[in-house]
Amino acid sequence: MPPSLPDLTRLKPLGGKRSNKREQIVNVFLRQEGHLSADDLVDLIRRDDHRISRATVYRTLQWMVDAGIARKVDFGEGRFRFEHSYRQPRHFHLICKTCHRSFEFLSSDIESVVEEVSAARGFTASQSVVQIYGTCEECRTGRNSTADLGHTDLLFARDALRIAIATERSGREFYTRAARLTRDVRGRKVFEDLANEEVDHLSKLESRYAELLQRDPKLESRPTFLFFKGAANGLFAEGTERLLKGVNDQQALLIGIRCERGSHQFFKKYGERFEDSEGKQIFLEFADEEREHLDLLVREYKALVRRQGRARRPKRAPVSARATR
Amino acid sequence: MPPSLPDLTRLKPLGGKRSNKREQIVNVFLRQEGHLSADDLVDLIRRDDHRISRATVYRTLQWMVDAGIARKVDFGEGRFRFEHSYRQPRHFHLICKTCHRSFEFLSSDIESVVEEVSAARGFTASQSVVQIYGTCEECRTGRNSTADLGHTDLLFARDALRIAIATERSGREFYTRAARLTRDVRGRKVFEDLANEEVDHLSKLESRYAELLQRDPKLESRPTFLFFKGAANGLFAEGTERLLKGVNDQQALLIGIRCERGSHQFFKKYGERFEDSEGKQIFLEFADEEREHLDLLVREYKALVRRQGRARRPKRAPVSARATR
DNA sequence: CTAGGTGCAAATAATTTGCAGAGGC
DNA sequence: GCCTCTGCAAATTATTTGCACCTAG
Repeated sequence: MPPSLPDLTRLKPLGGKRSNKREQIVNVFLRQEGHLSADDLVDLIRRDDHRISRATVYRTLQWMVDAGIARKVDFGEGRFRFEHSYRQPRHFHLICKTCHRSFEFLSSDIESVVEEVSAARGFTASQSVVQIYGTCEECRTGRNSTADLGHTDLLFARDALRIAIATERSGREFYTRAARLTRDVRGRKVFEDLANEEVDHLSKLESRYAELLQRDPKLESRPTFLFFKGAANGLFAEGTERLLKGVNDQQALLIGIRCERGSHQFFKKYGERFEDSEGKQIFLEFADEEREHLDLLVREYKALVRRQGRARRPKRAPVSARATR
Repeated sequence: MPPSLPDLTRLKPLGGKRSNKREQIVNVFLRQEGHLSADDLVDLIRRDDHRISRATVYRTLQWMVDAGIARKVDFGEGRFRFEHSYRQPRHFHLICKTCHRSFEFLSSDIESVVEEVSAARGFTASQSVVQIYGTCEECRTGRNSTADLGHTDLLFARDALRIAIATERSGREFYTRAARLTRDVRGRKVFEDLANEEVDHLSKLESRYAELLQRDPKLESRPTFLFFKGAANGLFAEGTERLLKGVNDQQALLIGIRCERGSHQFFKKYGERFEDSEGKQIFLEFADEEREHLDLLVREYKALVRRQGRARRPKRAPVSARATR
């Protein structure tokens, strides 16, 4: 399935005038998937039109890179290849040395190491290249297994949503457990309310996910695109339940505040790390929603303190119940 | 400071016969540091000897790559560069787009993502390339700050030892704390013994570290080479102390066994991940020592059970006191 | 009309290769 | 003497450029 095509008339102002040849080359390029070399593209074009020069293809490829339709990638073959970049987030590559195909993925954890290393060495990073060379499943087993990824912006959005949903679920479970454990009536009420809010929020995310699935029927079955350790662990720590027993309403709100703040910062940080794309938006919107919820809880807490006076602070442990990583 | 040079007479058997030109080229290459292009090398050689052909330099570079003295690296400049590989672990690069120098680092976390992604996509990875493009500190600030790394095998060993030491320290502290908390006399004795063993082991590691420092006086001040999140976090979880109070000797031994097993697996896994080098050896030796300690504890535990019969198992939480990641 | 697009052929740039002669064992 | 190394020049490969011509706005 060809990815959704950019409107060329919109891209035109980015440089130069309308031209048959250029349009023809761009169209052929966009219709292909995978990573084409200049030569591959020349061959493809020549099937339609015998009278196209190599130089024009090179010049058009350069134009596409400038216009943001294509990205030049170097797989160490001694020549460059070009991949779509219109609504395709920057990503990393697995490269099969046998069939020379390449497979794309994103990793928050790698981005995070890149930040860490750059900071440690006083380096200002502008772009990073990660390439894993080896043998793909198909080349190793002979079976035809590796379904193509489709449009990566959609995949990124899907994986971002999955992570947000997993986080919400883990939050809901934490609050539900907390409500069951807390002996103080008002403390329990706070946790119950928090759990209900998570349920609301969760259903919003789930309907958004369903909506996404309608845009590509095979979307759910495609392989993971965004790898994200922080999410897999779940954000709530185990083994702190017994400390929740004696929590009152003020303390429960403080716990909620810590949780929402952690979640907000977490998604904000990860969202900011990526290029402009739908997936990034999902992260940032989710971060915003957590922020709103956080602000609400803070207001509630302040009101409570105004009414009741400040109670003794909860014990140390529950405060770190949610890892902020 | 030039890295320690390989004995060329030993490398000779790897292919071909002794030759003046080749030896001359190899010597000039090994005397340089940084990443040379074929052309850089030709220029350097021509200072000594005017009558050397470009083709010979290319052929010798290829020979060096085959012999394991050099590694061909592609920084996307449209030509290859060559770096030392004799006793230099494979690593990743930060590449300054302004001064075109490059800086090396290793990251366990990236290796771990590479494994995870490859497994998820059924890919067999054989090699990976990570390049961070940007601007180095010196180019940005004008100050001359970035000390060169020196011999990376030494750095790798240094960082591996630092991690092992940090782990040992955290183990010692955990057992000391546990001994202080445990009410049962025999349980306390077990933790005290464990803490003492960690002290012994720690002093061994520290003297090895001191020995390493003697090989390069500036070693300690060089920047971090191996980035390793697993270590930074510390391997022992906080907040489980209160559960240690009621632990008896059998239970204490079981906790020790879990800890040592975690540590063993952790270092084995990370050691195996790297290329042959001194740093890798340190990881693997450390893993072995943990394994020996583990076996000892297991024997002790079995003996205890034989004498006392099986006591009730300790509560769930202490068992996961040490994260195995 | 005129700026920019296009084709062709020649130029570049890094690297490789064929071949004849030189040199180590 | 044999086998490999070496130099030189020519070949190769991917990409770029100069220049005359063409075409859309």
